[in-house]
Amino acid sequence: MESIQPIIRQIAVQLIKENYQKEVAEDALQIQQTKPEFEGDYTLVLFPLLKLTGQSPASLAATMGEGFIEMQPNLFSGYQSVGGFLNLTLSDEYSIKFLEHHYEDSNYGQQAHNGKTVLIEYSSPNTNKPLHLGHLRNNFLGWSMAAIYEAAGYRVVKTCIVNDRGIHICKSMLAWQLLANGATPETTGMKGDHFVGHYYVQFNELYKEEVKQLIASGMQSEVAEKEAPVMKAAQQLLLDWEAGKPEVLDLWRKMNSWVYAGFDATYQRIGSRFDQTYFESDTYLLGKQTVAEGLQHHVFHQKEDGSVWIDLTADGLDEKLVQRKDGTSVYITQDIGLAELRYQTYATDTSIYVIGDEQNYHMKVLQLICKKLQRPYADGIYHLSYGMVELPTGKMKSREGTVVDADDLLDEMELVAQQKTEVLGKVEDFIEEERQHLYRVLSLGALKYFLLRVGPKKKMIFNPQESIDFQGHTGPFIQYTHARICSILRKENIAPHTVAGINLQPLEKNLILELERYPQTISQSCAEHDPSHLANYLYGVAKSFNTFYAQHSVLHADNNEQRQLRLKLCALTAKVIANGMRLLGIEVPERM
RNA sequence: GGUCCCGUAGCUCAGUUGGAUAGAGCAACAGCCUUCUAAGCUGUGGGUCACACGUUCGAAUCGUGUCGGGAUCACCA
Repeated sequence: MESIQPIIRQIAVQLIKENYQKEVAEDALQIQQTKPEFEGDYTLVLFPLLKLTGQSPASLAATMGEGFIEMQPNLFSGYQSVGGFLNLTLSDEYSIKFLEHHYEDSNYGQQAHNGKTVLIEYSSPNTNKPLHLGHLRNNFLGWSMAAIYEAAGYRVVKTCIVNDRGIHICKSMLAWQLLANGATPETTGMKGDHFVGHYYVQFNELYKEEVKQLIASGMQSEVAEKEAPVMKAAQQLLLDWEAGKPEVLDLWRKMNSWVYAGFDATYQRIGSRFDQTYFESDTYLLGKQTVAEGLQHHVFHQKEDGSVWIDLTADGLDEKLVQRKDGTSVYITQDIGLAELRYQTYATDTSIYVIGDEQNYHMKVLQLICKKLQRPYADGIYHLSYGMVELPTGKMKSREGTVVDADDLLDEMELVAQQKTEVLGKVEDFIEEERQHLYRVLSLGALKYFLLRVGPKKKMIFNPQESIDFQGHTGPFIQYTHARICSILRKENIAPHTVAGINLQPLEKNLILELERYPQTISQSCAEHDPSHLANYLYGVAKSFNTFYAQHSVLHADNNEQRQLRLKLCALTAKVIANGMRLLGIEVPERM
């Protein structure tokens, strides 16, 4: 079935053409949901059409209102004109037909394949420390956008670039060499990523201490920061790594393998995976080829010292280094190479980078460079920029150990889920395995929804003192609504016959029309790269259902037809909730 | 200093691309379980949409300026 709002647009355009011989563009029309204090379901705003048609609001409303009913008598049952607003009432017949058409459709909301490929890069961790809350926001955003794009009809490739080389890893390596006495995750019983992260923190403590002593001995602080022995040693490790020194590479591989084992465990736990993982150590050389090519085509220029630059001042940006004077690549060089590689592999139409807003400038430069290199994928680059997750005390800093660790947070959330569930005592007949699964589903639901319901661009403040809510505008509220519906549907089966001869209650009709907006909500979240629209929509659906539920009984409806209608309404609501939550990466339980 | 982002109830956030009396949740208060799951429902209180000017039938939304907060401008990643 075609959705309502486009139909209203089409008819309005047609009516204006027939009655006033004027052309108006469909998207120039303003259609909105009628405010609850007025009668009607959808409102056409007439103000913009008054000048065009030369009509008064009242006469335009009358002509248009009559026209709507005349053209689609099955769809529209009435209209009202209030000021410059034409309020259209949809017929119960239409709403019931819509419900009949979709209540069994498990793919409701899924759009047809459009033949386009979108690549989504997210997560992208450094291998010197474990994942924290900021990474979780990144992961959930990336995962959700991938699911939303699939629902919108795209082929999606989920990728991850692992920043597995560089000075930060060398710092962990050095501290391990100095302090570990050969300890490993196995001998210490630590998770691999935490183990390596521990030495990263250790390095910084050594470093701070050395700097302090050098300053005490009379050295300038800037000089001390460069001269501190551990820093010089770490830099030497990086040089040795680039030179391919076997024992350094061995240590590097060993420490990274510990980290990967740790990451895998966390990814598994939050339900994340990738179709393709790239490693910076495998791709950083590719960028240099592209730089060389760009140099030939005079996109880049070389300075006397051998360093390579691009001049972006004409575009309002600065000069940017793309290759060091010693010929080694910098951060952006790798990104240029990676973009090239991904396009060659997947022939993407769109390439989405889920990266924090601290890199807005970097991503702007990257896209501009790709454009200047006349790459076909340049225009398809989209930076899904999201705000940092901060603590009440300010930014999280892994160097200083002031981060909300992902594993710790997940543990804590599970504990809270368990406590809340036990207090309510509704699943005492669950076996242990079912309980654990429920705690996991609820805790992840709370956390993912918490991070996803806010528009990505906004920075968020997370207060560890106040645990994440399970009531109100939360994931568990929506999950609970689903469980409630399932409970009803377990008690009675839906009869196959078509319901007839009943009028809808306002709460029933509202809910049906809200469910009707599910596909367009997916489209909007997709087009705006913003899962929060979907998250907020699903809250509205759950809220509407609960209001309906409190007001009307399903199983004890007045008559059989009404009961059947309400069962179907339950079925479709549950489908939209389950499906929509899946697009947010959130599971919904049948009981809780 | 240049560029970019943000400022809506005590707190956390919506606000459908300029529309009707700006909405939710949390927190506070008052009700609702012998009827489908009370992780729920209903109600009350709470606002100079940072501020000023402008654009027009109409501005939280668009423009300019001011104030406040943040990011970034490295031969770091």
